[in-house]
Amino acid sequence: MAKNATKPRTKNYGKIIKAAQEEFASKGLNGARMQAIADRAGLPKANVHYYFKDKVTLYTAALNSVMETWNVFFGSSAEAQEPKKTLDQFIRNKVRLAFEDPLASKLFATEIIQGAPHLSEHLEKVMRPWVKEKAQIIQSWIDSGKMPQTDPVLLIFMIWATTQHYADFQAQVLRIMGREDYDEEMVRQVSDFTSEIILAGCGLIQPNLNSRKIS
Amino acid sequence: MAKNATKPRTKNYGKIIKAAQEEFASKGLNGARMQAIADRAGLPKANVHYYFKDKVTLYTAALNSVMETWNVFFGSSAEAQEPKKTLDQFIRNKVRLAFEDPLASKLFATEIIQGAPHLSEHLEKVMRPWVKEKAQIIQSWIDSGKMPQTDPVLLIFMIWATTQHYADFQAQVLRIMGREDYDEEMVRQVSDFTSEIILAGCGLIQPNLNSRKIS
DNA sequence: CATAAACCTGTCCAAATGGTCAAGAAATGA
DNA sequence: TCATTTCTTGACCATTTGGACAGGTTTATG
Repeated sequence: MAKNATKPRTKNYGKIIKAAQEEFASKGLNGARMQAIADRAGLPKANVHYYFKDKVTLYTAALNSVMETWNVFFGSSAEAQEPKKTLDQFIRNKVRLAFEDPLASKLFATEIIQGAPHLSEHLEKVMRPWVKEKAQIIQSWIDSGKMPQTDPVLLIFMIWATTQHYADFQAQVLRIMGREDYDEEMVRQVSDFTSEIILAGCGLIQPNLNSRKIS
Repeated sequence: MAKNATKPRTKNYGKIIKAAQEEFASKGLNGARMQAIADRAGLPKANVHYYFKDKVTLYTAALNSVMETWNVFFGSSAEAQEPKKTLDQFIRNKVRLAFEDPLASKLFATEIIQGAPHLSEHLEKVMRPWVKEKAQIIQSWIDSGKMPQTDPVLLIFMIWATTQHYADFQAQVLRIMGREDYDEEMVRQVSDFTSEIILAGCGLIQPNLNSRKIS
């Protein structure tokens, strides 16, 4: 048998990464405790060190596992698409990701706030080209008259900021709205609101077609 | 002499708070080191403990000093104003704050990401009422036909998210834009862009009156 | 079944860390 | 001037933390 999914390696590796994401997301690299990660994973600390030789290695692994599911969206064939549909899809995907996997966003945010010391290469080699590419697509829409003049890069930042806010600032959002948890209804409302304001802001739709009050 | 501004107390107190903000902003409560704070302040560690009995006390003090300059804007007489001017001013003020004092925003963000354990009372007693009050003002604009239907609370979240993004994600923004630092020109561009998209998104202005490319 | 490889974990340790304390230096005030 | 309060700091300590390691168990393999 070539590979077995229930091999200890595979099983524990995943458990540890998940535990590490939780711990690092809320405490950062320095604040996180190896013992706390081991506890979350339900393993003795020494076992964690068997798979990851030290804290930084584990941190990097947790970070990388998050970066994989980061910008899957905004499909590469977007150039052929029309801006309205593409941006709307992108926004809705990012909102859903923020609500469904806030941990990933929090871990990323913590790293960036601290100055991105372990992600500088990823920013340079992956994210910067990604933004450049998508900005060019947006620019091509503008040039071909499919959408009014706007700064593509700032537009991408705005979409990132607005959507990730619901993941990173979850505690604040819930407190202020007097809620206990997020639910599917709220995903819909935030998606509708965000998509509508931004698309209308870009002049791609008329404002206020189907807004709804939420509280 | 009743009080002397150059008294050691006054002078060192400030130095320590500032150093603490820097350290806590990037490391969080657990990750921050008292020694590092002392070094930043240029004082021996024992001296820091003379003014603040322990780490949590200092953290709380640093956090409070940040919260004071938080939502000064959106002046209380806003009801009398028109929505366009009021929101525009609010957005511009928040953008300027993000660019000029990113540390404050980062400290706040770190605390919220970690679940706001030391700010839950402030969220409940100060920020929730603040949002409620401002949301009511926005709602009154909507009711009186001064602006189209929108969700006021989500609108406030969007403004917070978009503006604070430039403080919290400074490292990412700079990397992706290939810049070394922020400058006054960028404050203007981000202010213009953000204000324009959001106001147009709300139907308060026509999209794209004076956009500019930035890169 | 035997050998080897992969995996597990209790125990230990050096370094780092938050915090104390006592002895002294500066400022203050009568 | 002298006493009292405020401030400063080197030295120290108890605890926590990341991590090493040796001896063990389980699993794969021929």
